[in-house]
This record gives sequence, C-alpha cells and structure tokens, in this order.
Amino acid sequence: MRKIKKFSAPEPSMRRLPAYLHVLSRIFKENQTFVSCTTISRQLRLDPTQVRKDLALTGIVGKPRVGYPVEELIGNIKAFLGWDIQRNAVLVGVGSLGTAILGYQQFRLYGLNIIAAFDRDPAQIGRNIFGVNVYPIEKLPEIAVRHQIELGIITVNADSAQEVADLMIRGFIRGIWNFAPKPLEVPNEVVVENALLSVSLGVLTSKLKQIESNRTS
Amino acid sequence: MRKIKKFSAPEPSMRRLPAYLHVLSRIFKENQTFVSCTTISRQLRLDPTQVRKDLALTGIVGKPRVGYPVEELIGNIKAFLGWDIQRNAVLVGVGSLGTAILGYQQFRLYGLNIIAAFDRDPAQIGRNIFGVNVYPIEKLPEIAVRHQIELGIITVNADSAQEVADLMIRGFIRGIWNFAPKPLEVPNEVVVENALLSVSLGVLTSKLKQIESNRTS
DNA sequence: TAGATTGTTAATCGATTAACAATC
DNA sequence: TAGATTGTTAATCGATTAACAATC
Repeated sequence: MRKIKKFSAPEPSMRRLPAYLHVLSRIFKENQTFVSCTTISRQLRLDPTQVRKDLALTGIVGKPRVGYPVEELIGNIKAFLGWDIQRNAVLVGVGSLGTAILGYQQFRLYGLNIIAAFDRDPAQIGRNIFGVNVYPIEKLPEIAVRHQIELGIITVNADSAQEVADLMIRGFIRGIWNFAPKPLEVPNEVVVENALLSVSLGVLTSKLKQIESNRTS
Repeated sequence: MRKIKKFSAPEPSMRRLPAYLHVLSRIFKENQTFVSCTTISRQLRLDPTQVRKDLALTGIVGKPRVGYPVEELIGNIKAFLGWDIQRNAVLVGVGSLGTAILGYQQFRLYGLNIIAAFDRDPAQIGRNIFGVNVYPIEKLPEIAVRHQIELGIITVNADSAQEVADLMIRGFIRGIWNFAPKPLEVPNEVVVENALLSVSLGVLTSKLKQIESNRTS
C-alpha cells in the first residue's frame, strides 16, 4: 500500500494570503503588471523571504529582477484559498452580526453565495434581508439538501450553536463558519472554522496591557 | 545599563485563552469549583500539556490530583488578557458591521466601553445606536482627548481606513482594532490588531478545497 | 497509601529567517 | 554586462509534545 501524503498548507501562511490579496488588488488598480515580494513585504511589515515562500505555495512563478505577474498572482491566491468557485451557503441567526454578514457584499468575491437565512424567532420569518429570505430553522436540512449547500454560517448565541450545527450536519453541509463562542462537536468529514471576535480583541488588549506593565517596570 | 527584558506572551497562547474562558464560564455555571486541564483540552481538542502551559502564563497555581480553581482561573485569564479593567473606546463607521459591534453586549464583559460612534455620512449623525450617539468624524480627536479614549474601532471601508487611523492618532488613542482590509501606518507606540473576517473564511474554504483535492487524487 | 494531576525539563516538530546560487 | 530578484537549501528560532518527578 502506498502511503498517501495528504498535502496540508501551513496555517500561518493561509492566514497571511488574504492580506496579500488586498495589497495586490490595490497594486492591480494602479495598473502595475509586476510586483516584487519586497514591495508586498514592506506594506505588511513581513519578512520578504516569508512572502516569497507563501506565494510559492500558490504555484506562482516569478521572474528574477522583475517580480511576480500581479494579475496571475491574484488568480493563484484566490484559487489556492478556494475563492475561485462559488459555494452555496446558508446563515443561521439574523441578529446584528448575522445581518452584517448578509450585507457584506465583499464575501461574494470570495465565492460565498448565501442563498437562505434561518432564525428561530417567528418575527424574523419571511423577512428579506439584503436580498436573502429568512426561513424557520426547522426547514434547514431540507433546504440545504435541495440547494446543495456546502457552507453553513452560525451567528446564533452559544446556547443554540450545537443544535444549529446538528441541523447543518443533517443537511449534509461540509463546512461550518462558526461565530458562536462554543466548541462544536461534528463528524470528522465536516470542517469547522471558529471566528471568535473576542480572540482578536484579546490580542489587542493583552498587548496594551503588556506595554503598560513594561513601562512601569 | 541593565538589559530590560520585555515580556511578551506567545501569540498562539493568547489566541487560545478566550476559548478557555468560554469553556470555563460554562463549567462555572454548572457549579464546578475545580477543573483539570484534561477536561478543558478534551472539549477544545487540544493537547493537555499545551493547556497547562497556557494556563501557567496567567499565574494560576493548580492542585495536583484536583485541578485548577475555576473562579480564580477565570479571573486570572481575564486579567492576563487585559479584560479586568474598563477601557473607553470609540467606533468609526456605523455600517452593518459597525452596528453589529455596537450591539454586541458581550464586549462589555471584556472591558470594552464604547462611548461614541462616528460617521462621515450626514444622515447617520445624531442617531443613537444601541445607546451610543453618532458624531461627525471631524469631532473624533477632540472627543477622544476629552474622554481619554484608549481604543479605536475601525469599521469603515479600506479607502477611508488610513484617514480614520490618523484622526485616532491625533486623539492619542493607544490601540486600534481594525476591521478594514487595509494595512495601517501608525507610530510605534500605537498597537494595531487587524480583524479580517476574510482570513477566517479563507482558512475554511482552503481546507474544503484541500479535502476535495485529496479525495480525487 | 496509591494514583491522578500539576509543574517543569527535555525532545521534537514546524515555521521563520539567513545565505546564496540561478536567472533575467 | 551588472545587479536585482527569484527559488531553494541550511540555520535558527519558537512552539508543541513527550517524559517524569513532585505533590496532594
């Protein structure tokens, strides 16, 4: 039996790629056709070698002394992140965060095609939020199967998050983007990405705290 | 001259601490007084030694065979993250994401005290969103100084983000929580934490893509 | 006491950074 | 051509995991 080597990209690299994309899209708008990794690294305060390694992951080939072709590089990064194809998605919980995500048109550029929203609250059912209809939560598995939904976005509170995840699993959803502060139990084949806003706030406030304590000591 | 050793916590640890807090708060609600690191690690699918090291950062001392005192541990983590004191904050850009953050009461528990919001759009000025008044953006530096604002939250689009950051710097804000997909230029003493939602989406979609390609190969 | 769990040191693993040849 | 930049290998650094003594 041949050992199957599963390729898995380093997560730190994956997390830097979207930032490259933002820098590159501005460079593209300025009609530059080539860009060097030092140009990118300076804007993001990263090590140029690190940028080169990250870009190499996407399969891009640069020209010595010239740099990387901007348009092709943008395409490669998007393909690498899986943003080159549209994926149908549903969102559960049309509170303020859920509504914000429904309204964030940028996500379409990343292949996120939210085709339905769900909520437990009868007052929300039947609403149309930024062009997306709100259905009762019980309908999720049926609608997910019918529309071949790949992604589920959870923007309910922590207490309901697991039930919502279970409904998504019954609807054969393959990836869950979880904004609820609750670790989810899911089968192995389902991918969960937790997007805790508090993580980012914690990094900020703990750095501020460290600066304060370094100053006084 | 004595060399000043600046303590700086490993960022991966800092990013895990908020998740521990969520697990612990549920354990606390269930009236458990002690918790072992294996209990925590199982829920979050982490290595128990890693959990122990992370918790040790906060200065907690556990009892062999018993575990860590839950309530004290919660307090230590909060203190470590800088969530034990209230910090005044302002938010700029009351679009859907800005509104969602204003409405997210949880942040109060992390010491985030948003006392004013700002926007460029005259139609927004004078509104009151979840108890926070909206002022014209030009007023930011003055209001920031008057109320000793420590934190600024940027929820405007990429094109305006740098101007907003400049106004915050003029208002002597010390930390910026930036949701705009734009690397900010700030003086050394100002801390910036970028919270790109697309980073998290990219991790999810690229993992899905990897699964797909591993399956076909 | 026996044994589970902490605290800590050592070993491993992986990511970042440095060095440098290849290339246009 | 000369020299800037890529691509890649080697060295370093830091984080994770393993091992184990200390302890209640």
